[in-house]
Amino acid sequence: MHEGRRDLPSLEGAGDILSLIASRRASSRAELLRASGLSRVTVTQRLTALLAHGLVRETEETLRSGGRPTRILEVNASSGFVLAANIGETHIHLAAMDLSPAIFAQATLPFALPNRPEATLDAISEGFSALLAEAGNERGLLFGISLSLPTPVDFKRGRVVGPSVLQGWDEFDIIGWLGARFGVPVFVENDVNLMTIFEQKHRLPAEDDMLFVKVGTGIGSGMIAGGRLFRGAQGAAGDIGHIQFVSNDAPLCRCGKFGCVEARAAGWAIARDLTQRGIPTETARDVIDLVEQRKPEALMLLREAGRTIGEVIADAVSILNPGVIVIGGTLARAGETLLSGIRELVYQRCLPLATRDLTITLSSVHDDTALYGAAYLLLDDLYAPDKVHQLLARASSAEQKRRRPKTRR
Amino acid sequence: MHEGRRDLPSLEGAGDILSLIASRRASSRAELLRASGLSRVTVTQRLTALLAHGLVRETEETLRSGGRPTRILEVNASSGFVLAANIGETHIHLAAMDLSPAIFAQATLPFALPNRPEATLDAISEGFSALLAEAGNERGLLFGISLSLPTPVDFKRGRVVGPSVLQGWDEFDIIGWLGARFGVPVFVENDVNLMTIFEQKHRLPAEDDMLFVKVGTGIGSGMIAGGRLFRGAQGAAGDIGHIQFVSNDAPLCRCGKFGCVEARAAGWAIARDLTQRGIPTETARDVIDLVEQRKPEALMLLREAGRTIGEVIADAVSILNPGVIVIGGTLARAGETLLSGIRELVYQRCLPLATRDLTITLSSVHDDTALYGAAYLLLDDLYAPDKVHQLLARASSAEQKRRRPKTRR
DNA sequence: AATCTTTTGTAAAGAAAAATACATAAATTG
DNA sequence: CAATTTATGTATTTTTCTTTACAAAAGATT
Repeated sequence: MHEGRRDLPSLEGAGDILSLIASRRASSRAELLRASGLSRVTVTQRLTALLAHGLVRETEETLRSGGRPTRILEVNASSGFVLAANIGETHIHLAAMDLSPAIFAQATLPFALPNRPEATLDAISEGFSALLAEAGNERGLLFGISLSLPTPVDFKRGRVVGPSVLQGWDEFDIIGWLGARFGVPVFVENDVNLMTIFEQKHRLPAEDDMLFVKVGTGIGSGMIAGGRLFRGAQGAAGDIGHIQFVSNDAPLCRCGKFGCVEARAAGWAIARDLTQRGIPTETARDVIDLVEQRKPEALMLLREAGRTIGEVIADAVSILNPGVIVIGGTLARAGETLLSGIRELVYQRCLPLATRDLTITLSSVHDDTALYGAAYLLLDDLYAPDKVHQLLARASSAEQKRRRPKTRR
Repeated sequence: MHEGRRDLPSLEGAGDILSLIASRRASSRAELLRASGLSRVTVTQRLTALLAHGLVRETEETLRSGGRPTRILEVNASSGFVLAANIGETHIHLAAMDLSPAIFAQATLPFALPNRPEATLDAISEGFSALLAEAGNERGLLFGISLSLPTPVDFKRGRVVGPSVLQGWDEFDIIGWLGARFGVPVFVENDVNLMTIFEQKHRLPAEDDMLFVKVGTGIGSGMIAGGRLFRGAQGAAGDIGHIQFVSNDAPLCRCGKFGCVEARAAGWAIARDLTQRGIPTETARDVIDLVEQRKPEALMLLREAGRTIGEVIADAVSILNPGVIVIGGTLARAGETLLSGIRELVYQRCLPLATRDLTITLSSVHDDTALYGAAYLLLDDLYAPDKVHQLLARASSAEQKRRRPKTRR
């Protein structure tokens, strides 16, 4: 049998253990015993290998328990890294992240929308290569690449589906293209879904049923159902922006229909209404600026938008019965101005059972949540019990390559 | 080590194999090898034990494959049975089912709604005992008990939650009560969710994302998301009957709010409208009778109800992006009269991506779907990989008891 | 400081499962 | 009908994991 180096114990079979630690289902040796069902000898042996390879580390902290304190185990965040890109409507944000995940290098590219995918992916690849060079050999193994797109995505196939702002991307095989270039696993997901994943992983790890609503230029949502991201049959779940409320004065939506939530309450709709009232406004940021200046018209329109959004969220609550609702996106910076309208309608419309323990809260307001979500998505998948052995195999062979050239120092 | 009888091989460790067969993830020895990751020797040995104990059987059919045909394996449907009860608003339906599941004995009890749970559960227990006697020793092991209730249920805790038609049941520990009486696992679930499970298991086993809508006296829905029943944080998911559409003529709902879908389109609402138009009608069945007589007012109201329901289903489609929608409940007997209105609104309101591959279809129209769903739910849980060993342990010890009294023949 | 408790490591023996190699069964194909 | 193909069973050896038993580490308790 084919063994690595005499000095490093084999990682074979250590996948279960690594998976348990990475998913935080076990964080001490005792918990590993319980969770894996293996014997202490086996756990010790495999853990020793993981520690020796630097994939797992013991933290400084210990859990005091009356006897010898428990040593806490965690994934070694610097044993590898991830490349992620967030394709926005105006620019592309690239980042290299350790396994925390935390960004340690980044770059921004301009993005002209009607580009064909090949050109854009070329630019992204170059950016990634630069980040890769920056990471050098100190950052360990490149685990994979994860992309955030502002359109519906068929996650399994890694393709844009249906019409979207990314013209010409429909059905383009992104995974194949980037996979061939970098030789690592590639993941592609919709930005709102990734923001949802970020909120769940980062802020609400105990919450199994939550709804994230992004209110920015457009309106979209993502759901965690039973602890997992819920994508729907075509990856189009969570499209609450184009739910229609019919009325006499139903405004025309950019999707071509009348009365969509977006056409009433999204950033572009509010900007339209403000402009119509003689206050020239273009973007969702402009709207927020006006709100922060306490401009009455802006405050009024935003509160009204909150009610409209509350109405559709109330429908979603009746259907999904989430435990928490997180509101994010640019307009969420308006804080209570937006939230109060939402809360008003949700508590008015929904049955007490669904709202009894419901919290409605604002998301962490920073721009990189989709990037972090992309990293979480990738890491979750690579550390999954049925796939982690592939990761270990790559880690082993990378280690071998790194150690073999002993002729040249 | 403690062994059963010399003539029967031990079931120890055979759980994985049984679970794979029961869930239909493997139906031949070759598939078991692949799916379990075990060696052929081990699979053969464990399978031999399962066959010897009668828990699994080889079917007559074979799969021709160019060489020796594959023998198909399946759970032996008569190696055990299940007791299920469907508590309706007017009566209780009890059944004993084999593992197909198929009913082999049943009974009906009258049910006066304002009964306290103890009295009702007493009656059910007596009914179950009678069915148990009827099953005798020929039907194998009693696997468990499964209950269908017409109210929201917290599945994990097995309790009715929130206000409902079952007054006095709120937070009553049904699992504890029946578990103590029969000493077997007990499951409690909402009837619409169970009908949803039935449709998925029985008719659409390949569909991972589906929506079931029950249109009867009331309106409710259940969802399969990513292959699993989606219950929400309080078990209240799918409550589409009380989504409101505001309008000037919004009718009063029995929940106390105005403009709910139920108050516009449920059986009771249509009966109300027909009565108001001088056609005395009481129940959803009466409505259907009138529709079958092609009474114009009934046809018109039902078509209109279809549009209203279509409106709320369109919202649900935007949010959930299901692959299939199944319409069930008493009013579904109206067939196309109801469906056309639903389809009209769904295709009008939803984005093409979500409706591209969407089918909207009628459910199998028979009354026992909740009972079958209850059995599927129970069997799925008992055969789950992490629990199946408990079932095997029970099966072994039951076998021992059955064989021990050899002094008396 | 001595004792207790819980966590963790390790060696040796025993049990379980895999790999290997060989054998047989039951269809299809030419 | 013989050859081929795929499915399946079993004895033997080898590998892997568990069990058992003994120890040691490190803080809490008295």
